[in-house]
Amino acid sequence: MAQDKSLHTKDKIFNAALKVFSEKGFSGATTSEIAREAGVAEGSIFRYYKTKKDILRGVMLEYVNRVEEFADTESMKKIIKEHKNEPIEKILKLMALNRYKIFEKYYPMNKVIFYEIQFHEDIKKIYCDKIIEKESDIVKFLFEEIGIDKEVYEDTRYQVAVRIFKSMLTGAFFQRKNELIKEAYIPIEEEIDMVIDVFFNGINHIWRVGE
Amino acid sequence: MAQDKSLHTKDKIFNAALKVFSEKGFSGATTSEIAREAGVAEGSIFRYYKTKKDILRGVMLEYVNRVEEFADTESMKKIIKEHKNEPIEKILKLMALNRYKIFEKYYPMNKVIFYEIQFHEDIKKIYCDKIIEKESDIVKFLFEEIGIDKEVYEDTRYQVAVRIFKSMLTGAFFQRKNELIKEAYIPIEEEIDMVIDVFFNGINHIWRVGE
Amino acid sequence: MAQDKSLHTKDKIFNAALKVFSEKGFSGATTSEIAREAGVAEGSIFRYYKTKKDILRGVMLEYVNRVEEFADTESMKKIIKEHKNEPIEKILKLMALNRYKIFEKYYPMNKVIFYEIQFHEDIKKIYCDKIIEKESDIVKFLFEEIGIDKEVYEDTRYQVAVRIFKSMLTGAFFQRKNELIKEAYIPIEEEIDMVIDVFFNGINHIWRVGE
Amino acid sequence: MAQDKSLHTKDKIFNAALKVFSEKGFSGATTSEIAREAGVAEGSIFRYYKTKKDILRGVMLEYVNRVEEFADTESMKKIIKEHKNEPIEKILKLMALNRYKIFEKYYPMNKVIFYEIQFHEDIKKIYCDKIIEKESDIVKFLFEEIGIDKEVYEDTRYQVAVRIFKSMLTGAFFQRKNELIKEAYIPIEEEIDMVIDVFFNGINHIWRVGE
DNA sequence: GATGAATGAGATTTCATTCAT
DNA sequence: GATGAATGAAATCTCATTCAT
Repeated sequence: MAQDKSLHTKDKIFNAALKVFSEKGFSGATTSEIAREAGVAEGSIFRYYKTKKDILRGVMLEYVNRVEEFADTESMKKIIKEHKNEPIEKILKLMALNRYKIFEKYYPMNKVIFYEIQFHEDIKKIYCDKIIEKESDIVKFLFEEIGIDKEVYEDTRYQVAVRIFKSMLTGAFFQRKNELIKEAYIPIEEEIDMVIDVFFNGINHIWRVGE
Repeated sequence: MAQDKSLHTKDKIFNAALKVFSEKGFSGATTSEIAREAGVAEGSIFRYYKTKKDILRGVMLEYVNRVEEFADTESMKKIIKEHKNEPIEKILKLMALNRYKIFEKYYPMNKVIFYEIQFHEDIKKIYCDKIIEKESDIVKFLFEEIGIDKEVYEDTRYQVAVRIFKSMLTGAFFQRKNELIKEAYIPIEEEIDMVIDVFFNGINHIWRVGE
Repeated sequence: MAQDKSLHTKDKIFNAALKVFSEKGFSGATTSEIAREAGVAEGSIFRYYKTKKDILRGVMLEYVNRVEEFADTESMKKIIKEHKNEPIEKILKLMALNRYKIFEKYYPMNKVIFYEIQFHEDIKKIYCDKIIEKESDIVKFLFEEIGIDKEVYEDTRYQVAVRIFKSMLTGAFFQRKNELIKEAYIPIEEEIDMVIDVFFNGINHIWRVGE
Repeated sequence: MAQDKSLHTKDKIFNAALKVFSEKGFSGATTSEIAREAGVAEGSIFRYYKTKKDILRGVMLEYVNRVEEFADTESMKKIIKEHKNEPIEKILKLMALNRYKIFEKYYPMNKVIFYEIQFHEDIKKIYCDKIIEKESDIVKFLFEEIGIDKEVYEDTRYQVAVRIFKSMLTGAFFQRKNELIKEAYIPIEEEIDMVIDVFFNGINHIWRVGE
């Protein structure tokens, strides 16, 4: 029982489930452990969620809501406006750092979604429909803002670039939180600096090649 | 029952477990499904593996063996020697393609390990002890072969570069096999080309900066 | 299902387990039979006892409690006080009869403990630590009360005498309940009379020898 | 595998089963452990014994044979003849010691029979039919030889005396082998001396009373 | 709303027995 | 005769879900 007394029962259950799911995986989690963690009776879970699977769906829906809330372009636009005279790399780095903070804040949720998508078609569908598209939008917006001209590259290569960019950040973020990095630990700001430098210069180089 | 009659029972169980683990996750898999998939009696599983968890350990050990077999520097050296007069990017691409083929061949195993290390400390320990070190060695060897001078960069940045490189490839490989890429599908050779171009030029650029 | 509806589930399981253990032995008993006998679902057993072996430990603990409750010297002292002017044999017989009644009342428990200490080191340890000492105390108290002078005999012979006394009663009690006595059946009171006569006169005789 | 290579397979199995039964009880023993202990394949057990239960029956039958072989009156008569001029107690003690040696030699068998009689009606029947009667005969013979006059006592009391005598020795023997005696350990000869003294003098006293 | 005891279906595991070699 | 892999029925145990209080 590690829950704030003032929270509503459903929230206590949700938070506890998120914690247990992220530590044990969905199938490895038990409703009894979730109840214990939430500090509520096991039976109470089923007042708010029809089944255990339903809690996972709840997590997914919450994730979608959170993404809608925090992944919109507002904070990005703000960053861009505040730094419009600085180099593009600088802006990219600030944005990546912002993403990392959000990633970290919602890490258990990110981890659960990331893992369970593999095994639940319905969850995967929601993810693909709602999240991937949204993520694409934001990166697209980002690229546009920093002035990468659409005519310079064909659509496919652009999307591949987006994938590469996402891989690099996702990889850096997960490795850090996974405790898989045992050596060469550097502050996240420095790692982001380096990732963006590699990506930005690499991308710039290959796109300039065709000039 | 989807198993070759000529296989030994333990192999049938291993293959079936791998398939089911990769489709359902370790906790989501049942020994009864594994047995059905293997075409053996459920009891037979426990002749070869003391517990269900033991099968997972078996997968990990097999992975370690496979990595020792395929991840050694021989095939890499061969590639390098056969292409020594070609540009470095070309060599990197050939090697990455080779890695992808191996990744694809052992995809279920890769997937199972990749996900389950999150939840099993003992599995994670083996992974860290045996695999990460080995992977580091090979990438290190690779970097040395292509003549990146050790004095140019500090050790930490080098290791971060390795992490970036791994993230890029791992990300590209998993996204492809995960069926998360719905659009902008391009042949793996092209994707690798692009990833390596970005990485190689990006890295080259930032390391030349200090010159 | 042979259980009183008003009993708490744990007691129903305990009683049923005791019955089945005493009829089949611990290893020969199945949790499904215990559940059937208790009139509860098999799963309910594991709410109250982590494992089947735990039920046996529960029986042992209950035995220890019961012994603490009934094997104290109070009832013995009461018997002695109420009959202080009667011959010692008379007192011994009354006490032995009292022991038999308790033995009979808790026969299944006695039987289970008696047999299972052979096979379970942990159970045996509890038995040795808690019961044997207590039994020694009570017999010692008894001997002292009836005025057997400590100086007359050495400590070792005294303890052997205690063992002999216990063997005689235990043997008589178990043979009776085991249905191994097919002939020469006599009421327990008469058998106790004879056992005590043999023991008392025999002991008296050998201890007088040294006078 | 603790078996003499020269033994026939059936004997190896028998000996191993005896050992495992006596350590774990019949139900707690597994055929796989018996096979391992015997140094034979598990399947071989079922060439010689139709079922696991059949091994237990084999143990019982062997016990019966052994008792017929060793519990006959010949060795007793020999003892009596060789010591006919010594006191009766002396003869009784020699005989009890002889019984103890045999008890000890066949301890595992004794233990198995003693325990399993409780749980197997068929085994119990054989025991009652073959062993108890035989034991009665031998004690009867013994009593007659030492000149206890049949007319002195009624038949029932005589049989009860036999039961008492058996209890005393069985109790002493089992306590010793069970490792339940932690203190007041004395050599078996001394314990037998004391047991016989108590019994003999006790019995003598109560039977002389009626004179 | 909240509880937690009870359930029972199903998961893991054991093991006596069979049988092809 | 001997082997030991394979079996499958049954044992132990787990856990999501229900329901009376």
